[in-house]
Parts: sequence; C-alpha cells; structure tokens
Amino acid sequence: MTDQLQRKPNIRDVAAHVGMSVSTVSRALNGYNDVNAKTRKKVEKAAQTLGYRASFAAATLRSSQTQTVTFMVSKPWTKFVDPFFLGLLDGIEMVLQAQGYDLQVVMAREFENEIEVIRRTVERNRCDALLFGRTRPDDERIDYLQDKAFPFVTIGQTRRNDHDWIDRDHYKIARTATDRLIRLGHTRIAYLATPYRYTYSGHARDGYRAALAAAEIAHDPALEVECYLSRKTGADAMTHLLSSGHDPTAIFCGNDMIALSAIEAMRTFGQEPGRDIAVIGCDDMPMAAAAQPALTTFSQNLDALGMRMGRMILNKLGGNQSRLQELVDATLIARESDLPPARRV
Amino acid sequence: MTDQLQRKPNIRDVAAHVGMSVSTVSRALNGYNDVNAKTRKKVEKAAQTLGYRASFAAATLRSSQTQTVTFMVSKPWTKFVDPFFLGLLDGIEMVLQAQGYDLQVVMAREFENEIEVIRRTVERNRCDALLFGRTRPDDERIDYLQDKAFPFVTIGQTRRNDHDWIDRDHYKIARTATDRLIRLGHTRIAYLATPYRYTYSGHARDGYRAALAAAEIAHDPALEVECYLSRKTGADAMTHLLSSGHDPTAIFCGNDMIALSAIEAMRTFGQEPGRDIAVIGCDDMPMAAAAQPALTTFSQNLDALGMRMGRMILNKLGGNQSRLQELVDATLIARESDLPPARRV
DNA sequence: GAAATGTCCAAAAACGATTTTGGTTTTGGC
DNA sequence: GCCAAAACCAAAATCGTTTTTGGACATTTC
Repeated sequence: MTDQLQRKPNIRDVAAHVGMSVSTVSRALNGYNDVNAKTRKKVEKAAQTLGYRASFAAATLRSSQTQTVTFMVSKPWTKFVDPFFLGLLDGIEMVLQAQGYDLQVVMAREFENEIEVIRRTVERNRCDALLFGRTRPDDERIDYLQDKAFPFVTIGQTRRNDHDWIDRDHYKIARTATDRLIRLGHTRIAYLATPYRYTYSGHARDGYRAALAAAEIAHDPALEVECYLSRKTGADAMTHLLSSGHDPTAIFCGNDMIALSAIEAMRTFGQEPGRDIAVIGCDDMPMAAAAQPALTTFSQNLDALGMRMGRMILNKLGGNQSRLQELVDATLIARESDLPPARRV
Repeated sequence: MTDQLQRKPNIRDVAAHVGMSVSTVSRALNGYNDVNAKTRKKVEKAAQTLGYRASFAAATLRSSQTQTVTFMVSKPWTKFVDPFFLGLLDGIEMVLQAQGYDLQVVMAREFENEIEVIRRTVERNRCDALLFGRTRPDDERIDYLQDKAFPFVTIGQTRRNDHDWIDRDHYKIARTATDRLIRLGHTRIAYLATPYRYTYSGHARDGYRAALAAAEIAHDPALEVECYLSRKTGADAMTHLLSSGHDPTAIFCGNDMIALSAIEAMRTFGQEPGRDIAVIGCDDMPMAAAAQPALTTFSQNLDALGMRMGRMILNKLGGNQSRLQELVDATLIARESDLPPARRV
C-alpha cells in the first residue's frame, strides 16, 4: 500500500493506512466521541498525509445532509449592482462557516424562474436551507417551502407573515423621513416608491402616509408614484410630477437609485436638490455620499444584517422550531439634499 | 402502489409506476438514444406526476459528474460593489444553463482562504469546473488546478500564461488613454495604478509607459502611484502627488473608483477635473456617467464577457484540449473629464 | 470473582442513482 | 422464412460515505 495513489484516496485507503476499520475512520473524522483521542489524532494525520477528503456526494447521499446553505439571487439583484447584495453575503458567510456550513449562491434570471430554481435546489437536495429576499405579499416560494417543511429565512415579509424573516423597518424609515421633511416645513411631499410588488414597498408607503396623517396634511395620491428597477425610473417619475403641475417641494425615495435619478430629472427643469426640492433617499449606496449635493439617506448595516440572518438559519438548522422574526432599524444619515424650503430665499 | 408517497420518490418508484426496470427509467430520463420515444414519454410523464427528480448526491456519486460550474469570488469583490461582478455572472449563467449546467458562486473572504476554498471544492468534487478572476503573475491556485488537471478558466493572465483565460486588453486600454492625453497636449501624465499584485495592473502600466515612450516623453517614476482597493485610495495618491510638487496635468486611473476618489482630492487643492487636470478612468461604473464632470472611461461589456467565458468553460468540459485564450477590447467612452490643458485659459 | 458498565472498534447494511453486462425482441435485407 | 443487426430492456455491480449492530476488552461495583 503506497502513499502515492493515482486515484483520489477514499476512506478505505485511510483505514488501510492506519490499520483500522472504515467505520472508525469515519467516526474519528466526524467528531464522534466514542473514539480514543489517540486514535483520532492518528486518523487525522493519515487523512492529512494522504490528502483525503470525504466525497461530498457520498456523504450527502448517506447522511442526507449537505452542510450547505443556498442564497438565491433574483433578477433585479443580478442586473443591478445593488450595494445591498455582496456585503450581505459576507456577513452570512462569516457566521455559517464558523459552524462548518458552506454558503453558495445561485441565480434566478427571470421572475418566473425563481420558483423553478428553488424546486430544483430543494428536490435534488442540494442544500439544507435556503435564503432569499425580495419577498412579495403573496409569495409562492414561501408556500412551496412551507409545504415541503424546508428550512428557510427571507429578507422581507409577506401578507401572512407566518414564517421566519428578517427585514429592515421600512415603515419606520419612511415615517422618519417624512416626519423630517414635515418638520423642515414641507407640505407637498412626494413618495417615489419602489415597486409595489415587493412587500416592503407597501410598508414604506404606510409609513409615509402615517406621517402625513399625524401632521394633518391631506394625502394627495398624485404625489405617490411607483418606480421600477431601471436606471431611469426615478427620472421618469420626477418628470411626470413636474410636468403635470403637481410640483412637490420635497420627495422621499424608496432607494438611492431612484433619488439620484430623480435629481437628474429635476435639474432639467431648473430645480436644484437641496435648494428647490428636498430629497431623501434610502440605502446609502456609495454614490449617495459622493453626489452633489450629498444625498441624505438611510444607512444599512449589511454585515450586521447578514450575520443576524446567518444566525437565524443556523438556529433553524439546529432544530429550533419557534418563529424567528427580526426587524432591523436603519439610521438616518443627514447630508445636504434635504434642506428646508426656507433656504430658497 | 399509491401516487401519494410520504417520502420523496426515488427512481425505483418511477420504475414501479411505469412497470419498467430502473435502468430503463434512468436511460430514458438521461436522454440516451436506445430507448423508445414512446417509453421515454411515458417515463417522463410518470416522473412528472410523481414529482420525481434524481438525487443530486446519488447521481454525482455514481457518475462523478456534477453538471455544475463554480465561480469563486475573492475578497475584494465581496467587499466592494464592483459593477464588474454581477453582470458577468449573468452572462456566464445564461450560456451554462442552455447546456444543462448549473452555476454556483462561492466566496473566499480572505486572500489566504482562496486556495483553501478551491481545494475543498475540487477535492470534495463539488463541481466539474472552476472560474475565478483577480489572477496574479504567480498564482498558486493555477498551479494547484493544473496539477490536478481540473478544468478552469480565469479572468486575467499570469506570468507563465500556460492556461485558459479571458482578459480585457489592459495594455491597449492604457495605451489608448495615454495616447489620447498626449494628443490633448499633456506631458505630465500620472498613472494611478490598480494594485500591482494583479497581473492586469502591470499590463496597464506597460501600455502607459509605451505611450510615453512613443511620444518621447521622459518617464517619471514619481508619476506612477500604486493604489489599493479602499474607497479613499485614489484620494491618497492624488494628495501625495499634489502636495509633493509633482503636479500632473493629467491622470489615467486603473479604475473609476480610483478616478472618482482622486477627483475628490484634487478639489481640495482647488484643482478642477476637466479644467485643471484631465482625468480618464476605466470600467464605466454607474457613477462615472453621473459624476460632475462626467468621467471619460472605458466600457466593459459584461454580459458579452461572461458569455464568452461561459462558452470557453463549456468547451473545456466538452473535452476540448486546446489552449483557449481571449483578449477582449474595451472602447473609450469620451465624456467631460479629459479636456486639454489649453482649456484652462 | 462475577456482573455491570463503559469504551472502543469491526462488519455490514444502507443511501439512490448510473453504468455495465447480457439477454430478448424487432427490424430489414436477402 | 432466415439471419444479422439494431433496438430495447432487466438484473446486478458500483460509486464512497455514514450509520447500525453487535462484539471484544477494560474498568468499576457489588
């Protein structure tokens, strides 16, 4: 039995090398406690020198555990460089790998594809748990996974909300932003919404409306405009508002992309952000700080969000049955784009 | 034999359901041609109604094929929102899935981690091929994979360059940019380099120097400054140049992040990009077009790059032994940040 | 000193597919 | 109508682990 094998060594080779049975090697390597410490050392050493690693397929087949968590990325995230994305993964990965879990990412290029990607992943048993975001009020992915009793955590809520999720508090964000604009003296405040298909967008709208109601400002439906995920969507919305005579003096935007796009459009009307129209965004993407004027927005602590999400899914995998739901606060980052209307003079 | 099974159906259930042998079902489902078309239809239908899908682990174990390609993301890409990244994956995925391959992404959070992540992935046989970028002149990942004869394609070259890669032509990019600045009348042209640890950075430097040499402009080493991957690195470099009296009238930056950061710094010296100092970047990230003044830079057609990369790896997986190496051109996007020094007056 | 309790390990049975081997039917050419 | 070739299919071997079962030995307890 030479140490130099042509083929990849398997567990039998290791067993032969140390002169013990296959089962002992397996138990030694997998940290069972009914194996002598000395034996374990010996086995580990042998595995090391032989360059042995357990076959993922074989281990999974037998134990039906993959030690892997899958994050599914949906179309909008694949197309746009959302700062949200990579920082989040970083946080998740950090937590998972400490417990010996791998993180892998798969992509769904079409909306219709999402459920199919999930099906394949679950039914072929390619991971132990799923993570994904962009939840909708009625989300068939969640129905499916609940039916299969497959562990998952989402970023974002649903109408029924009877599952595990983590979410930023968009209601509070919108409420805070709108309150602030009101306090600055604005009354014609527009809301440039992220697509309503997503649950969080509705929460933000509720926050916006609640702030108006609390200040006894009549809610003007024309000042609520739904935007989409193209680069120019904020500009379109802004152009619509300004050319239809609804002239807002302030806008709260569902995200920074919309805000920056809207700013471009308002300039073509000779309106200057932070002087003629106050602007507040959300997400604090890199461009926000660099923009002229610097954009007032809401931070998102991605590493922290990711780590919390990672801990939640580990919790699930550990067998915790209870419902896990976390609402995360964002903090306002006051910069220069939201000065009061008084400044105009 | 009821159609409603508690456990997940396996291939035996399908076989029993259609009253045929397991091997026939397998061959029918895997597209072998020695199975009657009618039989195949029947089997597929049965699989459909039973909700059967082949176990990934079992199939991989037996066939030692995963039908999966892994893209490894390295630290800098995980930390920064590099526009490079997601668009690229989109292109790769599109090509792979058409041939029935899955794309998955794994992350290496530390530099030292990269080789370990690759080892685990390869040795546990979790995929059929690897993709990764950020190659260095001497890259141990490549040594390892060549030793194992494991299929891979990189984004970027190495010193030996005896492997399959795809790369943007950074030599040409730098040459074009520097030529252009020279033609605009500049002679004190600085190069704010991406980290030299990466191969492409050296290529760009070579292009920069070649342009200077061709115009018989003496090469001033002080005008070459290496930047890193932090957000402020371009600013640091620019500050160094301006405060040490090396005053360039033009700069070519290894990427847009460096360029935009440098612009911030030059403004604190009262220097205005596109008026006092010409600036050319590279990558055309979203911020580049939106900046004031809009940044002259080089495009990168990510979908196309990704698709080409996908085709290359499929080629490899198809058994093509020949060396695959592709150099991709980028086109200059002339905007406002690189006007001639004459404009100063 | 026997019984009970632990500790450690070997043999063998899964896991669920693919692939090999070989046998039976169909087809087609003469 | 016969034979060779092609088409089709069943049985069994195999991939490399983990887990179950149970046995051997040492140590403690009565």
